[in-house]
Amino acid sequence: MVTRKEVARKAGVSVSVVSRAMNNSGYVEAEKKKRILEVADKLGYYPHPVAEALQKRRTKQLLFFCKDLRNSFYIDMYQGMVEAAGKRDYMMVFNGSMDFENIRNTMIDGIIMPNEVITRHYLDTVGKNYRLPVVSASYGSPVRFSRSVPRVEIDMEKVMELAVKELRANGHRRLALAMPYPFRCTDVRRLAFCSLMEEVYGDRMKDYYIGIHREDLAGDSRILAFLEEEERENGMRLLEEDFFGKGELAAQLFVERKIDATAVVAFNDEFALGMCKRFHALGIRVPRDISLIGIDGSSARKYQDPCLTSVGLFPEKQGAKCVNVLLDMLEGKKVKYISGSPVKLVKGESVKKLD
Amino acid sequence: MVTRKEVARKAGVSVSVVSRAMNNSGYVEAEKKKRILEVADKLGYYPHPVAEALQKRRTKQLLFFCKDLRNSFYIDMYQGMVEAAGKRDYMMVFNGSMDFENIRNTMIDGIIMPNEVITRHYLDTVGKNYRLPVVSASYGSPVRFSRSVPRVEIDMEKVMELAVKELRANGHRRLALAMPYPFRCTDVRRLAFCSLMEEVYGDRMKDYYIGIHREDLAGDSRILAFLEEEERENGMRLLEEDFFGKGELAAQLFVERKIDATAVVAFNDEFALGMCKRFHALGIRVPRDISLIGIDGSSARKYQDPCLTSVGLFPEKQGAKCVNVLLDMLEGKKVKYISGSPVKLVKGESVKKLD
DNA sequence: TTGAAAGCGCTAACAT
DNA sequence: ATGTTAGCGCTTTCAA
Repeated sequence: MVTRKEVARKAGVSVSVVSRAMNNSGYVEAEKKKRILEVADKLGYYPHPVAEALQKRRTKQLLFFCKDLRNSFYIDMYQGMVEAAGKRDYMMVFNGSMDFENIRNTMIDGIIMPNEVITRHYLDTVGKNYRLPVVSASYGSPVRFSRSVPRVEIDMEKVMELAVKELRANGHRRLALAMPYPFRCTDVRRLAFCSLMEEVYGDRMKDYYIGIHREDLAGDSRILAFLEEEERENGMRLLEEDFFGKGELAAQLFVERKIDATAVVAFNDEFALGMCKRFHALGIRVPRDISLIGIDGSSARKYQDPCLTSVGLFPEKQGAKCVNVLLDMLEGKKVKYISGSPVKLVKGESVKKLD
Repeated sequence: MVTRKEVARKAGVSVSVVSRAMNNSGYVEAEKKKRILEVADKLGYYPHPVAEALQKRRTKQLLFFCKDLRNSFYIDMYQGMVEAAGKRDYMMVFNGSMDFENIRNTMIDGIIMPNEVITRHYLDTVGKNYRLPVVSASYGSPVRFSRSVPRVEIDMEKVMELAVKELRANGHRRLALAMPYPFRCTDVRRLAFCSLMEEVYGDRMKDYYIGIHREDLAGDSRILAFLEEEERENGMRLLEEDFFGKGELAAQLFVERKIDATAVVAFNDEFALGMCKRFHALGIRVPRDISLIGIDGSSARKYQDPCLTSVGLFPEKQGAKCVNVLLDMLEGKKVKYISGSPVKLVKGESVKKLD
């Protein structure tokens, strides 16, 4: 392996001059610098990233702590991170294992957490005595952190507002919400929906809520396998979920319960796609018989025929912002405790205009 | 930051004893070892991964050099890698930039290339004077490497055989092949299909081949944008392709050319899904009016209604094998120059039984 | 069984 | 402007 020492010897200078020449830092005679660079090039010299990292105490790597890269939402987020990191000469690494302990023997300068729940869990365990900078992707959950961690937040209330507004603009009055969780969950979407629809439904709210309970899953072994894993994690929903499968189930429940809504807001696009498929299997066509709106604006929307209308969350932007906030922290800049990430209605053809 | 030095001081021993205690290597008095471990624990000591990497010349990181993590095939491959690597105490990192030069300042012990073309390109440029171990995912392309690099190969001829066999078993005789490339391409699928269908079609082969040419794309700005990027890469197809969009176009061409095939083998699942969507838009239903078989066995199959029949390529297995071969190399074990990765028909409902 | 010391490849303070 | 030197945190001879 070619080192600076060798370049220095061949160029007839000391290693520190080589260092300076390479990094354009400090003084070095123009003529000499040119020669050094030439020698380095001829020798095929490249700086050793590990040695540099040890010395500078900077690995130039950031961790995205996410278990479920199969979820297209997280993939998009990751993609955004990769791009933002690349622009600032950083690299994203990804840890497929849920093992917090593992973080400590990973060569990273900072961590991006995929949501508030995982962030809290981390801060309460390993993060307690490992003070690497952390940024959390965030969705308006009222989770408190044991130490100050910047959040890059998607305003889920606004998201729900956009969805409901779009449906109302198309003449829909009786809207249902379909979620992978029971009614008692405190998911921001659920809360926002309830507050938006309260004046319409009053105490009949639950009639227009489709939630997946453990019991509902009894017949579906594919989903059960996932749930069992969830259980192991003492109730926390950290693991990958089969949203598509749960969506199928939700459509089934919608029909069985003979809900008289003309439109459904679905938890996310995967969930909506699952609902679509089951609806069609039951002879109900979207949007002819029922309108459907998803949340995410994911690229999977296109698989739907006709294309799914959705509220776009632009996870790439959120991911990119997470990276930029984290790198700002590393550079010692002041960062905002909460920064927002944009959302926007993404039109498809799954909402019918009622007259 | 707590270092070994500090642990040593508090435990009243030297750093080398601490080192030995931590690594269970060399001699250290049982009593002392226990005390050292206790002290380390109390101090919240964790080994510094970068220092360890510098000393051991092992970063415990592997690079998957893949530009397009949005392609579900590569995601699945990556997932398989992450799992296999985790089991052997390694971490996968992923580089979203196509810049080979970048590889040299990344802290890795080895590289996995996503296909033969990129591997060759790498070996002919940066890889020439950077002799990090490389493993290539491979698909039976007759590409020669300038140095010996193990391949983990999916047998595309067999894949095509399985697809054709399935269609024939269901009574189909006139099969079409739909690809994102012109007929003159040397893609293994195309070659395999031709040799399988030669005795049926003779010189009418081209009548049953749907290929996407540059001209065909003229009307579709979404696809054009991708193509332009491809051009920049001097003709090599290294960048992400909009297979779905090209599939839609292929369905269009199929109809316009009034091809009288009863079944189509599609380049991959994304492509097949695109075809499905356009077919439906044109009033042609799968499998009622036309049968369709994909290649990949990807999870995106489920979005199709009815579910797409496909030849499963199990990219997670291929990815996992790539990792294991690479780590075997690093451990100095002998590895096979070519190892296979399994394929299997994955039944859906997109193939109709003809009588 | 232990500890001193050299060194992995690099940077940076300091003296020249 | 240049070179010497002392580390970064760890492993691993080697002498005691």
